[in-house]
Amino acid sequence: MKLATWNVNSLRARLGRVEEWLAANEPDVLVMQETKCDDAAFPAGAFKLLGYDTVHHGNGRWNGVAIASRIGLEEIRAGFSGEDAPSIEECRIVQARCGELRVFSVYVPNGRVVDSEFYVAKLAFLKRLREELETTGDPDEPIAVCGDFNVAPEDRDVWDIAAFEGATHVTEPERAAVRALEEWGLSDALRSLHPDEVGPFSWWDYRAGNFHKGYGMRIDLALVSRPLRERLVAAYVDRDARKGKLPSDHAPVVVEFSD
DNA sequence: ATGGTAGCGCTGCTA
Repeated sequence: MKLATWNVNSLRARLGRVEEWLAANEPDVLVMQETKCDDAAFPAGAFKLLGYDTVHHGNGRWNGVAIASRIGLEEIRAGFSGEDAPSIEECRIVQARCGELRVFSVYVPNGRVVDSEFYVAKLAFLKRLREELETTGDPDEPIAVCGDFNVAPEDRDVWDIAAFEGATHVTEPERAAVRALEEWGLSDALRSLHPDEVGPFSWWDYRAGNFHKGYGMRIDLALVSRPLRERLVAAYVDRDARKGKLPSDHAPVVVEFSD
């Protein structure tokens, strides 16, 4: 089984590349972030032609998350459970059962500036995600929480930690919030299989030729529960998807499990 | 070279 997560940075702008990538890579499930469209504009038909059922949760210009699955799509939930959901989630989370898997697509707020209201909201979102797992999940079930976390878990997950002095994505509270998800019962799939590597990065700023200089970050994560961790056979970034004409600024992170 | 790009949508915000 193959599962991928990709911040596509506008599905309207990227649909051709996403279709191409799906046809070439044939993941069983692809979760997407930053679709930047509303539900009515989501191109469900294009995915259906490739064999994927989809759920989309978006409301226009910003954010927007989706799941495409060719192994079933049930028990769909857009947003967090409960009444407080709309105020905090901003079309940044959707989940569904895909065959035996419970899959989340999450787009954690950027945070912008440390200690800003946006940074506070980022930490609150991550805390709420942990609560969602606690109240609705079981770490002994096969669960994959995937997406753009906007957090680099360790110093080696950025090209130069010195360049991040005072910046978001690398602060201890952000990292602790991601660790809290792991402590609930999830493993960072890519880091589990590549414990001694730098990165590999999954995002590079469009500006200043950063991709070509290798100035990236590993902020797109696939966090998987123990039953999946035990079946994990591959985890990698498809860096080629960041190349060529009009790429997303993120590359897909792919994880593979034995059947 | 001391800024750089990209998307959305029409002005400046977001990343």
